[in-house]
Amino acid sequence: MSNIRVRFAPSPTGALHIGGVRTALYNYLFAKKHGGTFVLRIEDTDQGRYVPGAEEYILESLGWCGIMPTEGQGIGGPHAPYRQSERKETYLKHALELVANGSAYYAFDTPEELEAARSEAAAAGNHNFKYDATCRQVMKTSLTLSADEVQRLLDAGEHYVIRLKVPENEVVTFTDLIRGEVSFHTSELDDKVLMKSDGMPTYHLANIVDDHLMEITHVIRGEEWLPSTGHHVLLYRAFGWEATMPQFSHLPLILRPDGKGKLSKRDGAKFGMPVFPLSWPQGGKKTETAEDSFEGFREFGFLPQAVINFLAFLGWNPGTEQEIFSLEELCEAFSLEKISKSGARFDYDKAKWYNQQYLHAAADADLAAHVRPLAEAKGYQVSDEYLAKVCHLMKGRATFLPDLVEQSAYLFGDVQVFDNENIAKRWKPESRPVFEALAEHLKAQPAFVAAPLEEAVKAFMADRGLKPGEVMPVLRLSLAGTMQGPGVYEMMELLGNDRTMDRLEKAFGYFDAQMA
RNA sequence: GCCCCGUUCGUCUAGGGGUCUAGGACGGCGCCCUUUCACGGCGUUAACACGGGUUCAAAUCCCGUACGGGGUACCA
Repeated sequence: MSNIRVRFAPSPTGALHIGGVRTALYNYLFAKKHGGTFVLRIEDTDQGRYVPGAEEYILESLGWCGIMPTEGQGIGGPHAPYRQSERKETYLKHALELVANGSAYYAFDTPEELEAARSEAAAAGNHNFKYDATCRQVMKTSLTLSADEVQRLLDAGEHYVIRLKVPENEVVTFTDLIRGEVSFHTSELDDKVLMKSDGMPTYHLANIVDDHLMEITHVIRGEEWLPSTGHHVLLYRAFGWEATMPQFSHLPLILRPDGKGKLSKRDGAKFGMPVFPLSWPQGGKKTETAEDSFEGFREFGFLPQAVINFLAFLGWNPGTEQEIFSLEELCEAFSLEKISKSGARFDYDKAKWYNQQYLHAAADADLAAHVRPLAEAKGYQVSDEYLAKVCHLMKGRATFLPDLVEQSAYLFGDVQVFDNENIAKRWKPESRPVFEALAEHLKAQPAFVAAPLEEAVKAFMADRGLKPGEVMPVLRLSLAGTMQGPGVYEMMELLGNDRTMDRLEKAFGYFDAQMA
């Protein structure tokens, strides 16, 4: 019933940063919460920074996270195209409209002339050169040139840009849903370029035109856009669209773990953690240098729900003491008012904790499916059922998906590595007959199931006056080679009678050899 | 430099004038459980940046300072 429309508008200049994923998430949550529409728009107006594959990466990332837009690039919808480079004419038409109504003007200054003006100002002691009301009166603009001259330059195909004519001596105020009232004095706003000389619009123009045309009701974006929002409000006014101007919400930034500035792609390598949802480049498209490639949350072995939960709480909090939220619960609980104003440091320990929580709670079969490729890569050939059982035994002690198979090699094949130090501590020259008797006792068990096996071992120990400390470590070492891992009886059940017997026998021989 | 935004435990945060001797979570530490490693349970550690106001009463409102962050492109 709601006609709320939000958009996520990334620039395809590379992999989608985790901060961008959070922005997308908040937009998604807000849309879902209000039964609205979540639009994906690709802001590729900078031809020079376009990176092939980035758009696919964005879509795949959102898909992996489970926060797919409901309209937009790659999905379709009533306002197509959703790629700004394909909407070029629209922007020029609108920019011209602004020139016609006196809100914008042509500027014919070359980059060199601009640079000259800049250094001239600097030489005169003015280090904050700004293309403003004073400036536009002395540069080559349609405000200083005669109409004929302007037409002549245009006809001659001279390069030009169209700039916003910022009104003088006004205060521009708007209400940010997260920060409250924010205002700027127009004297500190420069005459932003709206149309670049290559015929493409700048972000400022394209974003306003598209948000209006696409009937966006709420703009939820990063804090880095706050300073230019004054210009954006001016643009809505210049177009006469102020009545339908979207509501703005500027999100706090995600900061580096050490708090020194916003999290950047370099910080992944620097702090040994992922800062992108997926690895980049994807699928072996090796167009980047090694320095520009990163491992993503997915490849680290994070579950998407954990990443989402973690991200949601980086700058937002429901105000209750619940920490674990499914996507559906987040949709329900989300509200812009509860987003905090200050930047949030990227807390990797918290991210790991979330993943652990989701791993523990996940169904064995689901984990098995996730881990199947990893197991196969290691050459393990097991049934889905067996893999699920391994996951069941391991998930309580794993932080990442790969832990499930990487720390359980002995559940897939013979023990390869023995903890000799502990063997020396637990195995005695006279142990063998005792453990062989125990093995016989176990072998004779009618059901090779954890609970009865436990009973059997306990009975054996009681019978012989043995303490658990004398028996259990040896059994564990025999079956796993290590002192870490799942419960001994559970491992026996998983391995089954034959394999258990085989391992015990081999281990006892190995232990004796160690003694020699 | 200038403009904008921000500032509660180490970190993420709750708090929206009295119920705050400031709550939860992560991390750390300790204990219990378990003669494995974990998980789990219990406990503990630790914060309202500073200075002025306003008020009977301020973590909560206002101002200033300090500090932090963002912006300052024909990049988004």
